[in-house]
Amino acid sequence: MSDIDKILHHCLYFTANSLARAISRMAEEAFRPTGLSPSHAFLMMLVNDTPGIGQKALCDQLHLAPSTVTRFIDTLVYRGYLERRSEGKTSRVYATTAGAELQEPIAEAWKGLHERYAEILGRAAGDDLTARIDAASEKLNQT
Amino acid sequence: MSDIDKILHHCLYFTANSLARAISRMAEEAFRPTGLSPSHAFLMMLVNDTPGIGQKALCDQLHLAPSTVTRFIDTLVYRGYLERRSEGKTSRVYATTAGAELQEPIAEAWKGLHERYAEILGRAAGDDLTARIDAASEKLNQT
DNA sequence: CCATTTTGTTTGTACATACAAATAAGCTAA
DNA sequence: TTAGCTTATTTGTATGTACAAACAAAATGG
Repeated sequence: MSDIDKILHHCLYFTANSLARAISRMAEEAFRPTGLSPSHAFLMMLVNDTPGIGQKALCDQLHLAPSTVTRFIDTLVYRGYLERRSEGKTSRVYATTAGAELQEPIAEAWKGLHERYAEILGRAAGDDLTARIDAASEKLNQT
Repeated sequence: MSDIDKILHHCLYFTANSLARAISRMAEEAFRPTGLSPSHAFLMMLVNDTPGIGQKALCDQLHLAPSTVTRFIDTLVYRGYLERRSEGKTSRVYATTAGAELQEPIAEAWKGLHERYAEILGRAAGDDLTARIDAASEKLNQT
């Protein structure tokens, strides 16, 4: 490894993005049977868990920008999985019947993804890494 | 934290992407003075380090898809920082004078970024996390 | 009760990145 | 040597995500 390689592999920006791309590839595959992208699937999980959840809450939980959440919901409404009910300036989100039916396949896919990377990284190591990444991400997000 | 939160924060896909977005925000800020996005800056570093490097090698080192590297180079050529010389089916990349002059500001920005997140995560903890992420990313990329 | 500020959402636009298909060059083996 | 395989690059197109500006509703303070 040359000097420059060392810089890259010692840079959190570089390694974090590299990991994100790798795990995203895996996640897209795992969630393919649901017909949703992983992010859309997580949004569906949240709505199925808390019917009537507001968009702001979705942003906070998913750590996504409001505009991003608007478009995700647009897409999922268009595809018949969600319903948006405006209440004044806020709007609440509910799953349709079709959306509720996704709950099982999504849970399966999520489990499959977890197992898949646990196989490669080791279950304990993978979970530990996830916890550390989560902690770091929370710290950085506060700034 | 509800059950669903636990799922999110225990999911490597979710946490890794969340971290990547957070550190990317920071990196974009750190590299702003160079006029380049962080990824473009890393590509410039590689070319400045190894003049005449091939695109394939750039892909491998940056863990980026060939099409992505093509477009990055297109942009950097257009902006007058790189020169592409085709040799048969491969093509080699060289920095122009303007490109070589970016080396200093890029190195500064990189150092600034490192210091910035070291402040938040702790230097040792940040470097350790980076190393773990790097190892995980390599493992997942092999699959 | 109005004027101002704050909060939540949407729209326009842009960037990073990827995949699949197309193209082009080189390599191999009959 | 040529027919097909492999490798490198490019092009077309799509997705995820963001920022900034616009818009809309609510809250607050005079």
